[in-house]
Amino acid sequence: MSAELFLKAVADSTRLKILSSLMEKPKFVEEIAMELNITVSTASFHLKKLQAVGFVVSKKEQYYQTYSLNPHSLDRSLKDIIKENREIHKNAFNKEVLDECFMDGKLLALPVQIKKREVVLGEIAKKFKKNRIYSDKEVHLIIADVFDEFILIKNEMLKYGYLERVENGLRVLKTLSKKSE
Amino acid sequence: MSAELFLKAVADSTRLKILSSLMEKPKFVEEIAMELNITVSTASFHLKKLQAVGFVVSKKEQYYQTYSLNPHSLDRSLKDIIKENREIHKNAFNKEVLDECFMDGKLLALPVQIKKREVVLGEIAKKFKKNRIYSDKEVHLIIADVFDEFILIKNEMLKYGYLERVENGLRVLKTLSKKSE
DNA sequence: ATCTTGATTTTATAACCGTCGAATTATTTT
DNA sequence: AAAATAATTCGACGGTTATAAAATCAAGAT
Repeated sequence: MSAELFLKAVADSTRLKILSSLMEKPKFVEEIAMELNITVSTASFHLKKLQAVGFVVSKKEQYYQTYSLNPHSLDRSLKDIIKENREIHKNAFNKEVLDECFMDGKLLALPVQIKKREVVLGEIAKKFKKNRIYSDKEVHLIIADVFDEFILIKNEMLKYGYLERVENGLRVLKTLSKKSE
Repeated sequence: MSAELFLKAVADSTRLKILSSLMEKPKFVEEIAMELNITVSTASFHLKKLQAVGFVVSKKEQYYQTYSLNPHSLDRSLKDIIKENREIHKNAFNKEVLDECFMDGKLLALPVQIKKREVVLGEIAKKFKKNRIYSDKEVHLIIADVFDEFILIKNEMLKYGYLERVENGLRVLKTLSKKSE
């Protein structure tokens, strides 16, 4: 569920009042409309929005369509919602970049944009074992498997902290693109 | 702080991204604009909105206006925000009704609207002690102090559950207008 | 089957909001 | 003092959203 839609659904004074009202007890549409001094169609409109993101559920009871609060839907903090959203977007972005830059496991070109470049380097870094020390030749061979200009990639991996040079070769510092934290 | 404004401030994809980004570390305007691929003016616009409701704070550091996250501002759950909002609105409504219906401690007229009527009856109920049993005459005298038609008020108080008739008089069930829960 | 009543959908309108570019302000460097 | 740089504000465009009225739909009741 998109955090934006989720939050937009509550960021409206009428819908806040509706949720408030449904905290008391389940109610049917006209009941809510009367309580808030709005038309039935307006109430229905807002209830539908709240239902679309899972804040309320409805069921038909004889004559009436009763709406009730989905009790756990409002428990999360804003921080959790934002963090979750960030993960979703980060993963989506990574996938997009990888789809764009790789074809059949081969790197087509190293992107110039730093954010994209980091994703690509992180993907290549997966081919190494963390903390193991490789010779330059080993590194070249592994990279050459996905991209011809292995020197360029090796240098970028050094620059972005995936590798560090030690006296007897190159040590792998990380194997996955991780945001700071 | 109005819950609606508060939530509207986060219910936007750009502002969510900004908050996400500021979770890493404080940044200045241009830095954010570049990171999100938006104009500086747009970034400034959103940062101001976030600042207005206290999600971020800013301070000038020589050249740059750096914005940082207000760490505790995102801790509350949606439920808490809504409940708080409800209390604020309920109190505002109560005050409005009481200001409208009472003058110098005297009830001018019993409102016809049920919600308003409940507020007024709750106010009158404050003059009684909970669980004590009063004679009809005592009840009349207490009510007559604020309104002439004490029989009407007494009946309404019975109807709305403030009083109940027992063999030796009238018992006070509640003394404050409380919403269900 | 028709009527009544509650609820939804549709349609139209008005207000709001996000975005950008340009002009402006504020501050630092020269 | 002048030039440069960062940030804000302003004006305008385009898209979205809330709202109510009217039409439609659904389901009991007569």
